[in-house]
Amino acid sequence: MPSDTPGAPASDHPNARFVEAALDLFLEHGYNGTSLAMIGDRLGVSKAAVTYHFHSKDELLAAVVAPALDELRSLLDDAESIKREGPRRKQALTAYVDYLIRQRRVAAWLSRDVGALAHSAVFEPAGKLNERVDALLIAGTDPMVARIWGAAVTQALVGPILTDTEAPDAELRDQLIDIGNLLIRGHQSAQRRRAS
Amino acid sequence: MPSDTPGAPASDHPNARFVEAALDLFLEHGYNGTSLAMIGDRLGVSKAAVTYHFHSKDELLAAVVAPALDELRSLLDDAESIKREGPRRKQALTAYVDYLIRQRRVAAWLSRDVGALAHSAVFEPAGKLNERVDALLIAGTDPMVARIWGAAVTQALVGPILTDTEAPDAELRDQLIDIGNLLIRGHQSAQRRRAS
DNA sequence: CTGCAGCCTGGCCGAGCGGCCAGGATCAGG
DNA sequence: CCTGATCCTGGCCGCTCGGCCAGGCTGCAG
Repeated sequence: MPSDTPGAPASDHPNARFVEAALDLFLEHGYNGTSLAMIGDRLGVSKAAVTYHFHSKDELLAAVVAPALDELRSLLDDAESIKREGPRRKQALTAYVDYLIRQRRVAAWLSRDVGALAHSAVFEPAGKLNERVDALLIAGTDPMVARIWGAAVTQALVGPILTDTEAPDAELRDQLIDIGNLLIRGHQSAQRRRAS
Repeated sequence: MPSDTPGAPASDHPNARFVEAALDLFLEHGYNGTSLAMIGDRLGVSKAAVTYHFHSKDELLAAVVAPALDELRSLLDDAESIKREGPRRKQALTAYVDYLIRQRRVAAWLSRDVGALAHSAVFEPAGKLNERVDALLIAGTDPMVARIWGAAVTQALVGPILTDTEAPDAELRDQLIDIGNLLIRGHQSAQRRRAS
């Protein structure tokens, strides 16, 4: 029997190479387009070696996703504990951008693979977390307008992190925070415009 | 033998229901996560009925995508023929937003299904077209910054069209044009800030 | 040396896939 | 009535998939 209870979310060290290889392939071919054999091939091992460390493909999916979701969750917990709206939003934006950059590949993949999102109960939490991000960044009275701008800001932040893999983190961070602030302020004035 | 040369891109009328059903399922499960049998089931016909109208799954994919790509292409041709930069960008934005709303489901699906994009040569054109959109909306001297803002604006426009299916088209259109203009102006000032 | 985990292999299974085919049902035109 | 075109069915094929198993190899503990 394996050592580190391979049913668990697979924290980090032992199976990291499998998680890494899987993420590479998920990014390129999508979850449904990636077979366990492909993952094994990339590491020079057999398909069975993959199912040894992760009892099922769903479990591997969870292991790839879990660290990023955990990080996002704690980030949101922190930000939501701030009482005043201004600082809370500011903190949420910078922390979210930092999170996106640190978890670049996972975040970019999750936002572009319908197949993965439809597949497993692992991704209900992802939906909940996205709603919390929206609520922190886009506070509005008109729910429809808020939803539109919420989707716009989250997508605008996620979009660039994949296309420009060679962009240095610091530069990307500055631009993303600019973009986020711009859209947040834009939503506020759109709302004001609508109220009148 | 079928009537309308089912190898062709399948313009509109005859096989529209297949294309429609396929798009529904692609949106929900992704291209790789959708089988021909699922498409047939949704229409109450057999899997073989699908392969009768479209010789292969790739061909069905092309039929789903072709109308949207054609429309985008002609839209871009029109916009690119405008000489002065200001009106050209303005025209490109409004036409692109109108296109996104008219082709809501296809556009939203294409931007979220890596599996489909990786699958076929049909999607090389999609990449080219996206570059042309970027070039029209985001003209910049610094290529890296331009790429970041280009990805941001296209994703920001595509993002909301799926999440809010019940939002009335006119309202959505106004908000998206706001968002687009905001990001275009934002990129210009970011560029100015950087040049100094 | 022996025993025993840990890691991995090759091979097998049932299921589902895309694709193909022969043939049945329906209908319009001669 | 016959014929050909159109649309569709049930069934088959070869393949790949995720998952499982028995067993082999390595290295460490007794």
